[in-house]
Amino acid sequence: MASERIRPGRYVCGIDAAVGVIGGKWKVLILWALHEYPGIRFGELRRQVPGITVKVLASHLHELEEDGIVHRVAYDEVPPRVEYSLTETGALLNKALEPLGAWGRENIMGGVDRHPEPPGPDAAEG
Amino acid sequence: MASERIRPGRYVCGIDAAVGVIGGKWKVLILWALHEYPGIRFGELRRQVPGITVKVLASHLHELEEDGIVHRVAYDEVPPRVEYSLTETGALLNKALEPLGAWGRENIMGGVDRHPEPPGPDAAEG
DNA sequence: CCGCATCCACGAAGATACTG
DNA sequence: CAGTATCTTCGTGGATGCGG
Repeated sequence: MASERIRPGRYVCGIDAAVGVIGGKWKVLILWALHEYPGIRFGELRRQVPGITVKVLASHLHELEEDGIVHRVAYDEVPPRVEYSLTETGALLNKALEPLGAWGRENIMGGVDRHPEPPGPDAAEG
Repeated sequence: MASERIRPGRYVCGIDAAVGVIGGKWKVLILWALHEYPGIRFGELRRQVPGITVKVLASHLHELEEDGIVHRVAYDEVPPRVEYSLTETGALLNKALEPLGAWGRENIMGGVDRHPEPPGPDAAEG
């Protein structure tokens, strides 16, 4: 068993399972940031998900890592450096979320989106 | 404004918006039952979503109705009869959820599913 | 039969201080 | 920089009783 969220009998269907894994207030935003900026560091990720607290970001990253969505690489340096990215499963999840995102844009947000175009990798690090 | 969940500035992207509308513990199960049994009555719907309480089912139905996902028809009879079904938007939402359901089945549930047919009968007839 | 109102329990999320 | 620990707050969901 990978985690508490992934165990037999918890879900009745795939949608239920997916929502159980990415549900909550922040996970999809983390996922999106991870997709936009592969190898993003903790502090930068925090800035990319405005409003999230350190504790919540850390715990959600742990959960996503447990669930095989997120890959974590810690470098043994001073100052410490940790990079996060999507696993293959995580990338597939993001792809599976695309139709849902399109639905949300069209039916909830009236076709508007606050981040129409990714700024590009050069905006990731300063 | 349709509801508190649908207002400008609440979401940063379509996925976020969609999860905001269908998030929580029960909404996707309600959605699925509504898809399987169009025109289902309250009591029957309650049986189709095992474990849900009356209060939660009622409030979630109201939210889904506010958000334009669910259509509610009350017949002025004794005893009272109320039927629920998906709106067109709700049906589209269910369709948009299909890839997510497939992802969940394959990556979380190990390909198993507790109910034979995923939402979307016309998905199989293409 | 349908559904709301009230009160209560629990987990998730926020703020802050602290460690390696 | 990258987190952990703790306390508090808040929202969601659960149980029960009442009204149309």
